[in-house]
Amino acid sequence: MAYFRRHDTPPPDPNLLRELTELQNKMQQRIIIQKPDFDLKLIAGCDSSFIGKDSILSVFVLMTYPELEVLEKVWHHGPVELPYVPGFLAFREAPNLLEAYKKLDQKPDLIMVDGHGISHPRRLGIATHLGLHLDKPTMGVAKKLLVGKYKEPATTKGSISPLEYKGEVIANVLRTKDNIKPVFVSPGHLMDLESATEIAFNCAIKHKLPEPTRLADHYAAVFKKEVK
DNA sequence: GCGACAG
DNA sequence: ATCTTGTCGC
Repeated sequence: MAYFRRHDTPPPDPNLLRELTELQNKMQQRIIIQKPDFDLKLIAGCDSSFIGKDSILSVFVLMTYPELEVLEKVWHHGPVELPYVPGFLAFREAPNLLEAYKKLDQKPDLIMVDGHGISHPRRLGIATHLGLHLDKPTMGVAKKLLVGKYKEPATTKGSISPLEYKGEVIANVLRTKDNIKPVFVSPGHLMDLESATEIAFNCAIKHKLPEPTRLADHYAAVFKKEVK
């Protein structure tokens, strides 16, 4: 039977969503958007992929900056509790990502997450959730729009266009490659938009996605085969 | 009331 | 995210 929902997943429990919305509204007060005070030497990229319906594989890739040489790659495979619901992605994926993070020998100065940061209805995209939980600078690089409006940036690499939501600029739509769909860059926590945009651009060597998230995505596919 | 909707 | 073939372009 069809649920008349885009992903054909069971309708989320209304009470749970109300509860999680409350939680995000409270977490919102703790978000700090500021110019990071670190000397960026180590950057990490993370991403998750699914194995079946209720199992998730998360990956963290640690690399040097600005050289972008890989130092470590770790992963964790675990169960997923909740279905995917736009705006609540972190509750579904963050737990497993945090487990993978624990396996890193060295910790990064900044984490680049595959998804949005504050460019979210309540400023709580997955990058922001991770930043708050780890008390660490984070930024998000998403491939698709979640909320807000923007004008298409020029088709040349390096072009940027602000993403606005409720009168605020919450992300930059950045063209990382000529004539290729742009990415949405936003600060997560302990980070600001300008720095995040600059770092995302510096990490976008020859692909649409910046190296940290691109490699995390790549290794997620590799490790997935080992698990199966 | 009608769409829009990260991974 | 995931299910999937061939195909266009650097």
